[in-house]
Amino acid sequence: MSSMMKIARLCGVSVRTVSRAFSKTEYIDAGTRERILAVAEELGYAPNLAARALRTGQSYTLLAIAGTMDELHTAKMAAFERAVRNVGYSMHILFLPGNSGEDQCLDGVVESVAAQRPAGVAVFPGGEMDRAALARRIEARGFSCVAIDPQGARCSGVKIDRGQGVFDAVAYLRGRGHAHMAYAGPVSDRSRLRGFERAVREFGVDATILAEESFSDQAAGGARAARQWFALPRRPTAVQTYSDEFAMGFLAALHDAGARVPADVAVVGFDDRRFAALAWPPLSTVAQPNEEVGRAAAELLFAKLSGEEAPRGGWSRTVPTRLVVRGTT
Amino acid sequence: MSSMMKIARLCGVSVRTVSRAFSKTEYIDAGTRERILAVAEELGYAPNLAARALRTGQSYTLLAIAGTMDELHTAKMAAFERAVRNVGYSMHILFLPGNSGEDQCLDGVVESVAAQRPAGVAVFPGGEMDRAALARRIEARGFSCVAIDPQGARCSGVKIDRGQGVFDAVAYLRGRGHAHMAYAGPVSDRSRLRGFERAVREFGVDATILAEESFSDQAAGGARAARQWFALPRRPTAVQTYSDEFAMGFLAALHDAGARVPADVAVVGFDDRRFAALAWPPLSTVAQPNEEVGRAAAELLFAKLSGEEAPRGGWSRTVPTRLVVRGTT
DNA sequence: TTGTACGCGTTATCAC
DNA sequence: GTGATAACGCGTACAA
Repeated sequence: MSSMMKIARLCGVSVRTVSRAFSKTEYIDAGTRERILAVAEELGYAPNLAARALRTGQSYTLLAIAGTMDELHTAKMAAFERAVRNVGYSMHILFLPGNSGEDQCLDGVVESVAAQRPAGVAVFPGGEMDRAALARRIEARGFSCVAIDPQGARCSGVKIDRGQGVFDAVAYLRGRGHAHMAYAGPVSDRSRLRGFERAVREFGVDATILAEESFSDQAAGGARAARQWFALPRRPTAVQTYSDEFAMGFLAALHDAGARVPADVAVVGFDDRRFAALAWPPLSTVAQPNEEVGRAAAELLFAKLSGEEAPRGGWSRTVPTRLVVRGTT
Repeated sequence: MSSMMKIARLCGVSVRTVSRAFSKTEYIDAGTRERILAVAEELGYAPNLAARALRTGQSYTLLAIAGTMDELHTAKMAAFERAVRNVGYSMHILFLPGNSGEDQCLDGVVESVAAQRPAGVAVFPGGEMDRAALARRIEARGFSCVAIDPQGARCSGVKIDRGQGVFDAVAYLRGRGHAHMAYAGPVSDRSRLRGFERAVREFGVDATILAEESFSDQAAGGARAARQWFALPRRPTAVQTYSDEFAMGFLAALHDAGARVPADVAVVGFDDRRFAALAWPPLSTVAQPNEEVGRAAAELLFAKLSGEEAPRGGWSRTVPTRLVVRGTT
């Protein structure tokens, strides 16, 4: 690997002059620079970022911590990366080990982060680890850190207004004439449910909750919810589901039993995964704002990096969802 | 950020001794080591990887180059990362800019790679860039590089035996009694088609090609293929499609027209995307061996890194697909 | 306009 | 067992 030293020797100048040749602001003879750049090109010279980071103390590298590489998470990460690249930073990824959420494992992650000396850190969703705790410990080590879509209500970061998303969906369905709706999904996560309850109150629609306990197999949960729906004496004409996967299970069970969608029942998913548009019928859904979340995370992180004061209410941003109307409503 | 120097001062020893304390192999007094490690722990010390890499010339970091972050690609990358982590390496990601496949852009990527001084490089699928050319230029710069699922037949890397996958699917369908089958999809990509043609020849089944030109909107292509199927005087009873997305468009069009699956026609996808199991009916498909590809890529790369000779036939590995039978067959 | 000299944090070589 | 000291490649204060 060629270094500045090598180029310097070949050009008969000092290393300092070579360094100058690559600088945009320093004074150097035009001819000398040209000669140096030519030789550098010839040698396939590229600056050693490790050496530069060591010398300047700045890596211009942000670290993305990822749990499971879900389609939704990667979309946010990709948006984050683009935003970050636009201002001259590069992004590295640290995958969380999938096996455990133990503190010992968390220690290891914090250690890896510190060893890399990133300019900042973004903790993306996915995995079993306590991401809020992780973010706190990373900040305690002196690194600026932003959490994307954090679990708890109290922890700061970029948040998605799921409640409002479901509220909007109910509002839309109400406008289409539905007067009796159901919410189907795990009830221990109240993020979406809150919006549903607020909306049914506000619009005065009859409401049924098709409650589910498990988070594990969403599609199976959807199938169970469909059986609940069939068993109802008075069936809701529209169902807001917890997720697109849940909706798929729900739809499949409906198809199997011969129910027609949306004639017998309208169905709305949540997430807008890529398959939502491919489903039959194409699934109406509340889209996660992946692009905006990624951008907002970058902005938030750069604001922290620039040493700004925390805004009133802490370092948080809430991003709205978007209703996507397709064939199931 | 605390360094070895700081710890050394606090412990009243030299930096060299601190360095020794962290080494597993060097001789050091047990008491001294304990004292040093305690202070390091106290200070939240983590070694500066940039400095270490600069000094040793080894980064123990592999670079993954990613185009589009598709579900299938990320699954391969995650498997690669796990394999790599298991032997003490870490993986960084370089996203390709989405806009152009121009040489100028390719230059930039090669430059970034060189600047990072990775121990090795893995070029993952996705994006419009000429990945074979990229891999070649990276190797020309002196970096070991492995291409995952490369386009051309001639370029080395980890390959997926798509032809055999389709062959297996046809064999399975033949066993289920189907005597007239169709292949539906873009015909300019012959990877799957070859296996289809070989199988129909071998098993003596009637064959129809529902040819498609465009790669862009797979679902729309599937819908067009379904219309072709309906228009056929003698309809094939089973259809191997180009991809799961293509199959979804195909299925949707069949549903719309009232055809029953698999009673009227059996459908097989390709890829085994997550939604395949969620589709209605659940989609039988040829699964991409993401795990195995990721692992094979790591093994191939480490073999190159260790300075082994290239095996006869070049640095390549071909990984078999797996037929997943679900509801559409 | 150019060169000298130093330091970032680590590891490796040598002498003690 | 331990401590000076050099070196990795780069950026920068300072001198020429």
